[in-house]
Amino acid sequence: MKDILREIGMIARALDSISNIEFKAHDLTKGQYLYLVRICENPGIIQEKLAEMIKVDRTSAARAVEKLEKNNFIVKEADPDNKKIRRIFPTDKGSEIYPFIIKEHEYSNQIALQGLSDQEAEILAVALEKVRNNIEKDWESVKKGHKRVY
Amino acid sequence: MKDILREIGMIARALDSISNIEFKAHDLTKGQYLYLVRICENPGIIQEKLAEMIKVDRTSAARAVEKLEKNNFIVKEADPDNKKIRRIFPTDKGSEIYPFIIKEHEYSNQIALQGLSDQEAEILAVALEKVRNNIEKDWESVKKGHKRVY
DNA sequence: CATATTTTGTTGTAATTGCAACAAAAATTT
DNA sequence: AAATTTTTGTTGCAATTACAACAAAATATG
Repeated sequence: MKDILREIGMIARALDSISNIEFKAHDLTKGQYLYLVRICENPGIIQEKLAEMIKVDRTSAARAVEKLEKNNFIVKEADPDNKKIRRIFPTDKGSEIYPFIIKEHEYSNQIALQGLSDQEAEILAVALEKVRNNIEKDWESVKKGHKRVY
Repeated sequence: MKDILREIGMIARALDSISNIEFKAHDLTKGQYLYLVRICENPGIIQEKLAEMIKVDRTSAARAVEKLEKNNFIVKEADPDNKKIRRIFPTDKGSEIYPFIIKEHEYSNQIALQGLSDQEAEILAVALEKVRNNIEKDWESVKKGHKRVY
């Protein structure tokens, strides 16, 4: 069976590295763009869900959000019906950066798909979604302490 | 155009997280498996090439290799013809772990590809290699300080 | 409805990561 | 052959990352 894991790892690290370098111009430090886009697209989201979405540890998400708040990109608001959770919203400053993040993503996406036919790109996108669904199940399970046997 | 970047990022982080948790049983700390597999498969490789292959910063690779050496998974040897480089080789201890890394990778790969037809998986693998080639060019260029315009 | 479990959040600690700045050897250019 | 540039390596920082361990609120179970 062809190995797709390493390719995915290499692509992801390269893309992340590029984004981190490019978003420094907008005063975002390493990794913050990951959180900020998702908060802009899902205003009112809570930390826990953010971590699940991005696939990072809960405590990493907590600290990333903390820093975004300290730098006024987002605010955390108490929920009227639930004392435990704190809903996260972009500030104006945060919202202003959103289009730049999307532009960057679109550009990288376009570069990534160079030389692929429309059909190949379509199959790729559909396949990746399936792969993500498959892997996220194992991730959640392993994160909770379950041991995989192989 | 369909966005494939986020899916790739999510998959990569989830896979990396799983691997890091699972390889702790073999005394490898975070990220070390990335280097060790490649050293086993390319004995005599130098740090610089490792970093390029894995797509991490040169200094990160340097420190990961340093730690692998300290823990006797690899050794660095002077090159007879070139005083600058130090060739990296797995020790017996390092080589012994290699099959476990491969087993884990194969298992994750198989999970990842569940529900994809052979044809879809084949197209996916080919497409990812193309994407990686596309992205690594930008990565190398951005890393060297070049600004992308978009 | 009381108890147990899950969800959501935090803080302490140890580690990896990457940028900047430096050095020396090698390769290239003039 | 000398001077310049590129390659390869290192060390000092400052930051992100995640595991562990804890707490409190919410939900589920008996």
